[in-house]
Amino acid sequence: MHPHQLPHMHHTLPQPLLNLNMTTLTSSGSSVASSIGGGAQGSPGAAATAQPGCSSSNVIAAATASSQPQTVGQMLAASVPCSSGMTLGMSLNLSQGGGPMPAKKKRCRKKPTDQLAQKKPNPWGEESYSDIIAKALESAPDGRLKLNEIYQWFSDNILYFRERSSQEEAAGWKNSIRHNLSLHSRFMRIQNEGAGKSSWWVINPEAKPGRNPRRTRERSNTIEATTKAALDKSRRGAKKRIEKRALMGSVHSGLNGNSTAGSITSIQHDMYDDDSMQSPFDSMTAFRSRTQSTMSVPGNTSRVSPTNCELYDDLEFPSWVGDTPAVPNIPNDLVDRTDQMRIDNGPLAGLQIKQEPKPIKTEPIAPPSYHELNSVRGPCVQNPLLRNPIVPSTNFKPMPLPGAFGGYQNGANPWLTTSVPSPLPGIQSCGIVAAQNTLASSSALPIDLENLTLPDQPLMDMDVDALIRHELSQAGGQSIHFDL
DNA sequence: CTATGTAAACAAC
DNA sequence: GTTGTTTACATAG
Repeated sequence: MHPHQLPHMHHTLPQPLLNLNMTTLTSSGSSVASSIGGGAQGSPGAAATAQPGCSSSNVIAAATASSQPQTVGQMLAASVPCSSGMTLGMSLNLSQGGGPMPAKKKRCRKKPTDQLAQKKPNPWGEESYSDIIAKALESAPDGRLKLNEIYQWFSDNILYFRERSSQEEAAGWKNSIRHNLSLHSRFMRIQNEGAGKSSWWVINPEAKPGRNPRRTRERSNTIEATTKAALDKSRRGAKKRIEKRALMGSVHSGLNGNSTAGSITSIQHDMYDDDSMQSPFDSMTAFRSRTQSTMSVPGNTSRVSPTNCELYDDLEFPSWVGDTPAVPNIPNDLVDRTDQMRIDNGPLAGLQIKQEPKPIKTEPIAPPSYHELNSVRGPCVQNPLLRNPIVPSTNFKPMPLPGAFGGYQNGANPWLTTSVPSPLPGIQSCGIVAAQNTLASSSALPIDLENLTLPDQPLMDMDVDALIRHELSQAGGQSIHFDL
């Protein structure tokens, strides 16, 4: 159990640890701390109503609540690390009693009164993880960060996390960060080159300012007449079912589980190494591979399961996907069927595609080809941002500047101290690299793309073809013809 | 119902 | 062990 959740748990903390952060407080922090003390006294009510728990935190919360708008830094300074080592999360099981089912843990995430009182959604302030991550990325000189760099940013800029940077304590919030990165369409992962290197994370240039839907939501949205609750329900146990089926040897190419749709924002920068190439369907056999999953998600699922084949038609993809001028009007029926392509296409549209054995990319100009359809779900996608060293997408706009975000601590505003020359400067460097392997600009059809239309992968073509036809026939007996 | 936070299962590396 | 993805669940609005 990491402390991160402490504030949310029902636990009893014997003593407030008010002074705790003092040692870590920075100059501004200390001032905040002092103000906190005063605030606490000023708003006893809130503190009084605080439930047992991180009482100290409650006090602080009350204090901050009574004062003027607090900066994140102040909040951080104010946050009180509940002693770690508490054992939480044990409440569960009670309700499980007797069931044959393994005890399922239940989380108790009740927001402490203090937080309620101060209207602070989180112990560190108002920003959500995704907000903070976005800020971290925006503040990066290159506009991109690796996971561990994001972690570091959190630690460096937010006291709350800094105070919980021990391996044990950080596990929780790091998990949350990863979760948020994967979940929000707002972020995009760029496969880093080189084996064993973690990916770069960048802000999805097409992400709308402010909040962006979680991928899960996108997914659920795509499911007509399906409520999230229903969706969740239906998803429940999907994996187990899959496993079960797999064990039973009933895994047909279509299976896959996929109860999941996947992320649509990850991009493989390095495509696959020759040795890592594998049949497009390999990943569909049982479970997606980590890297492949990023690109193949929705597709896999819908492709395989006749019952789900229509579920993702309405997926919303980043505008850059479809707005690309290069993408001409496409017959509605075709569009409907190929919307999914835009998943990867978007970002990919106009991107260079590395020449690899597995050409899976999309073609920016012509309507999606049959191959492209397949590629939509393909695992390898060149980072769109890399294709063109200059401007990745039509709608790309400079990152929002610092400003709005109060300093997390020290009163220093990371954005003010960090130059943000261009949207994603870092991408440029990548672009250069990419350019070395590229011979075409967005205006020309890269060889790779041309390859796309070549039957160089009979196996895949055939499989896909059969698969799609099968799906379609299952879905409604309609047949769709794709011009190749 | 949506958004968010948190925990955790899993898989790939 | 780290990185990523996904599922599940809790809570607040």
